[in-house]
Amino acid sequence: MNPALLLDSQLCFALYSASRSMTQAYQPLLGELGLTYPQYLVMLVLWEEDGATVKRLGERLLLDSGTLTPLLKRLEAAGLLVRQRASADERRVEVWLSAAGKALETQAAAVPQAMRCRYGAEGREAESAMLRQTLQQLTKLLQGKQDQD
Amino acid sequence: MNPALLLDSQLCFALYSASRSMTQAYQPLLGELGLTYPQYLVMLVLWEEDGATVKRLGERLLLDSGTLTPLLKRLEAAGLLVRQRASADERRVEVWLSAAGKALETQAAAVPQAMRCRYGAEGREAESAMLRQTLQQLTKLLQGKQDQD
DNA sequence: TCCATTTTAGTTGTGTACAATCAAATTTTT
DNA sequence: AAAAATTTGATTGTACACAACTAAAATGGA
Repeated sequence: MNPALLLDSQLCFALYSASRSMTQAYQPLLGELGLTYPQYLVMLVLWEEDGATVKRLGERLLLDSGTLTPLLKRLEAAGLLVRQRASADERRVEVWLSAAGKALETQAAAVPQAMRCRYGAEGREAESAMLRQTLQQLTKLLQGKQDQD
Repeated sequence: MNPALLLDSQLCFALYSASRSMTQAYQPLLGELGLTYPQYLVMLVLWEEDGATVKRLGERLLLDSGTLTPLLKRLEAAGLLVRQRASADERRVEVWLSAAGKALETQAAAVPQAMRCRYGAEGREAESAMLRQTLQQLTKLLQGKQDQD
């Protein structure tokens, strides 16, 4: 057995399983808001920049239109937002929050708080911020290499 | 705008985007072996413990049978393994590598090496191992809370 | 101006993820 | 041993991800 291929020595698997575990941990909280985890991420962007285009959402979330289009249609069907072609450039689709979509932000504010409380991250803000920065740098490194070779 | 809801301040999103970026980075290398990233993970377990049951694979990978069953069927169709009911306990399904599945390990050995080379992790084994351990602890924390409340 | 190129979303098809449910086999209780 | 509970995979349905392709709209020269 090649030691370089041991599952538990792989950074990639540690990342993969931590990410899925995190999504699972969010699920019960988001379920109360009627959101899946990727839908929650889209809402986070819209609460920051209402009216963002599909392209802009893709840039923020690193997701393509094949993922976003059906996801946005589901959020639209749920009455949280409206998709609308931009008049200036008919190729663009702007995504605008509905009143319900805006109102949901207040409830959503309890989510990060509940996670910190549930998983005891209160005294570990610095640790958590450090890990986040490390992961952001890793993402940048991995993304930057995509269009080379 | 609630500062606790800023996308780029979320550890969960840093984890989510890093994980997807990692999978994307592996993809061209695994494509040469005819594997997807989750299929590669299954093969890593089987190279460690050939004949593992579906349950055992699920324990190692934190995946349930709804994910594993179709994935294993695809690997079986590709000729890399065989699924076989255990005679001792007919509920169990053992997964055995074929000759081709065993032979693939040699080629797969080049994958972690190519990743290190491509993303310049040669001098950073300690850094990488530290991050991996942090993520493994985080997974444990997040998983441990699943069956509480 | 006209045409090639680029930009932007959408569509289609494949492959995960995972909840919920089912069915069969085994184990435990009585 | 018979009934109840548990274990183990498979199935079904919903929701991502993402590659490959299409089509419409805008842009940038020649």
